[in-house]
Amino acid sequence: MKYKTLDLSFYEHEDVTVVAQKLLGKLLCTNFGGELTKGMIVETEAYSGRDDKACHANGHKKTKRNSIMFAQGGHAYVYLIYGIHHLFNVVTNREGTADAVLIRAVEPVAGIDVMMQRRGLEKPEKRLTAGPGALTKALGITTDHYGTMLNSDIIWIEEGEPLPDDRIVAATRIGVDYAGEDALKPWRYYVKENPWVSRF
DNA sequence: GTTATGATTTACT
DNA sequence: GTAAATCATAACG
Repeated sequence: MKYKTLDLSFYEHEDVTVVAQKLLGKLLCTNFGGELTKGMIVETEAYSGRDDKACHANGHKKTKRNSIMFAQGGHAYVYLIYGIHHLFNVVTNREGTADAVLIRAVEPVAGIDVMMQRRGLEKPEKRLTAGPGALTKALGITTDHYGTMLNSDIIWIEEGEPLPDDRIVAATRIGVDYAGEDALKPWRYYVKENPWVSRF
């Protein structure tokens, strides 16, 4: 039972960094095979295809992998990194603009036992969902869900507790050193003093 | 057809 | 702190 799925217009905002900040505190939900899991988003990163070397769609270069980023906001961009980990992104902006928000960490809210089972853990330790590759495994997200709309009944995002602006911290992104000066952009956002943020 | 590599995690020296 | 795991995709030839 979902109670307040975000409207698709939420994702179509023209400034991807604004959407990245607004996503903090929202609930990322999945329902695969009747196993419901929910996690509050506590860490995000913004990527823009227009002017950002760190983005897979740098320079609006369209490839098979990133083509979903050019679709309208509200699609899920899931892909495999290092042959091991799945990363989950939310596509933003209008069709033809390759902007997306990477979800880096969530705080478990519902279906924690299912998440632990998927991760092979016995206790809800911090690494259950703290990290972009870890949270997708906990929530059961794979490349099968590439291109899924976020108002579907298997993956969606709900309105969460309102998050005061002074709880949001901007920082440089992680793991994109190769992008030169674009790696210095403060496009990473996380919830202040939340223990589930991947790196402090 | 072949080769290099990454928006990472984990285990080990 | 450093390195290995492991594969789809991109950039060659």
